[in-house]
Amino acid sequence: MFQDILDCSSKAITELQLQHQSDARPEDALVDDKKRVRRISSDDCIKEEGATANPHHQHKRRRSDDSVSLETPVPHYDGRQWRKYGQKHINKAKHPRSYYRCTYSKEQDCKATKTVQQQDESTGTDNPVMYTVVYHGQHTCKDNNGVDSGTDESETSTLSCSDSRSSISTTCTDPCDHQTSLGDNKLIEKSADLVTKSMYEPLDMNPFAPLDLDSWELDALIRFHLKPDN
DNA sequence: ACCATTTGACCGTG
DNA sequence: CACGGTCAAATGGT
Repeated sequence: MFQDILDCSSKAITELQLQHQSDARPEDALVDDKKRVRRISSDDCIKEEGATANPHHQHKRRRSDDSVSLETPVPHYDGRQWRKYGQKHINKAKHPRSYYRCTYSKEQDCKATKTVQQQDESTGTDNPVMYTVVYHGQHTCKDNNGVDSGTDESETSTLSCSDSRSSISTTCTDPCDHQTSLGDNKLIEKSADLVTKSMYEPLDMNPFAPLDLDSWELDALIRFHLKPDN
């Protein structure tokens, strides 16, 4: 079964890569093709770009300078530990936006934050629920294994991924997210988790957009594959 | 008791 | 004034 999953996944990745290449746009050139992070030129980004920064104020709108957006059905499997610090209903959005910061934000003064928002896709289709995840700031912390998570934009550099799996666990406590993304199939959840974790180990990991998109897509693909059109 | 999450209030920006 | 982002007390789980 595991072999079947891997086989299926590699096929899907190949197709995705081909599709990605054909869909490549100029603005996507910014994206590291290894990670295949899709930058979204959303209204938020446009708005935030215009926002002025005042370092002395805490409650300010963020700039989009160092933010990376991506869409994923599994917003929590990004190899990082996050602590939720807020949730807000966003205008014209059906689902609330959750705000996370790095677990080590205090003890290690890590500035990395992320927001997770479920997209307004109509449920009931064969498409999985998708989430828009926006990463802000960069990890300046070391994870709980003492592995340097990187302090700069090492999108092209490879990170020495720890041989321990304990750093993989991410907080995933949003009941809404659980309900929608993880759904009702525990087996799928476990399988995807297992594969995702195992995939993290040999792969390079980006500390800023820490998830390896291959793994994310794998995760999603596995879900697709294991859950035929229901 | 400790820690993470929830939730309403607060603040800055546009 | 509306909106988005953060704070911090309350709450719940372990």
